[in-house]
Amino acid sequence: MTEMAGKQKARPKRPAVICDEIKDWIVTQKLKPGDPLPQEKALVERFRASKGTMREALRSLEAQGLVTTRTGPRGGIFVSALDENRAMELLGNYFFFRQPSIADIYTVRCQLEPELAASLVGLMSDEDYQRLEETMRVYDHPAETVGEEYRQRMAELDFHGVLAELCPNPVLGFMCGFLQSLLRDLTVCRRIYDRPNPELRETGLSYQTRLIEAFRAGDRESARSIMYKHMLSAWRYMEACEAEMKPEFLRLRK
Amino acid sequence: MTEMAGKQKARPKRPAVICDEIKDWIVTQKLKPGDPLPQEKALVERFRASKGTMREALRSLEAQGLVTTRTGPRGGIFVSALDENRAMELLGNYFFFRQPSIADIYTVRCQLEPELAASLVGLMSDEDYQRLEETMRVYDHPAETVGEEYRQRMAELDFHGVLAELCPNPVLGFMCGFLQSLLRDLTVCRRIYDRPNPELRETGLSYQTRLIEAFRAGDRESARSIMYKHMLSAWRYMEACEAEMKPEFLRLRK
DNA sequence: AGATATTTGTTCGTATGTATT
DNA sequence: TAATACATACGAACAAATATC
Repeated sequence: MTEMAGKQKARPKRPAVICDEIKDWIVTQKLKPGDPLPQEKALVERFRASKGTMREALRSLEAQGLVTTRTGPRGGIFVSALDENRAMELLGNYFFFRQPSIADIYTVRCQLEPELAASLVGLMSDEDYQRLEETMRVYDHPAETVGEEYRQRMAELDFHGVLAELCPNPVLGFMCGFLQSLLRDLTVCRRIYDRPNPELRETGLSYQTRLIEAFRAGDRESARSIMYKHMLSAWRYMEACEAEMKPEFLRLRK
Repeated sequence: MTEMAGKQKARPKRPAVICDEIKDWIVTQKLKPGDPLPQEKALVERFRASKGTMREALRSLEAQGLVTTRTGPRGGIFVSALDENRAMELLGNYFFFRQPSIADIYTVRCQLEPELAASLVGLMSDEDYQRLEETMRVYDHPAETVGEEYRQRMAELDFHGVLAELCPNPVLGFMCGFLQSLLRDLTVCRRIYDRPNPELRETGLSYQTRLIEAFRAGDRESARSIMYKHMLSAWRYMEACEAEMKPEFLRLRK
């Protein structure tokens, strides 16, 4: 922006500039999560800014998940690794005003979830299987109330969430996890998830059972193909629900 | 956290709380990008916070790309849509301490780029073709200097960047664009991109030429398959370079 | 072009909250 | 419990930017 090195006037530094300088400092000093930054007072001196300006800069960094602060003795400002949930929240803001369609999301899921399944073959521990089976127990029976219906849908997503968490590829794992968070948040989906979806539940359960068998058998190509069909089937079902609901929705508004 | 509804003391509100309340405000009022928020002074009154605290909250929102501010008459605070570059920067922070490998990135690219190519068939205008061809001119000849070498690699990524930008699926487009930004930033890749890569350039160019032909022919399956092979080939080449460089790197350190 | 009004941006002194010892 | 060390919050004064007349 307005860089112009070699100023005499020492124009007040803006928080955004300080923010970038601290980022650079973290990079060049190779600081790692948990490492302390100089204290607020010291930073104020180092960057020749006032306390208020410095605090605004630190808040920016905090919002981005790059630092955390603690009060009290041995407190201060610490480098921090942006955690997965926060990263998904931040990225979620990008799609807030760009509401993707069910097709947009499932197009990508159809590509990524099969690869996710394949990446897990041979890596699953007994404990991992237990987690999956526990999640599946939430929806191994028809729901009796609307609330349970919704909780079942969330648990179905959790199943994929567990897989994403176990994925050895951080990029793939993050993206799969993020697609789930998109599905959770989309209002279209929320409306769909609130209604009885007996077919979705039964077919989903069957795919997931077969997927676990493929994992246990160490059959990578099966795992991939089962997951692909699972995604295709869920996609079709979600779009059918959406089409069914649209007229209802229009009726309400007329 | 420390929620405890129904306080008497009116404990000073923390910026994070104010930040969330403003977010809720934007959602419930259905504000859209460009819509004004109350002015700083009004917000200070509404939230019973001091100016400094309010500014910290606003900085947080600004860092997340949710608001922008302008000084002067008719200035103020405005709702804003998180733009794509900023979203990639924010997400990039997540991978800063989790450096994915070339394999991690290309595993995902192999799934998404072919789908990206397929999604564009039938949607490309003459102007779009021109943009692609212009980009390709940067590397349609051997590089003569190290700097040109690097610029060629960047232009090759730009080619995919143009495709991502044109993608009608915002999720797919964003993810493909982000994978490129990861490749640009990874230090491993930077080292690879700095050296002469005659083979990468020639085969890449040939794939991209054929891809454009497939676009022009409206042949979706060809486009998908060419892109897949393009990705596989680039992946193999990048990993070969990495393997070649590692010993060098080790030599330097001994 | 210049003056002015409006709005955000920056500073500093002081007081408070909080966690460690 | 008290002392200490750190971040957090407040408010008033001042500076900079910019739209409008």
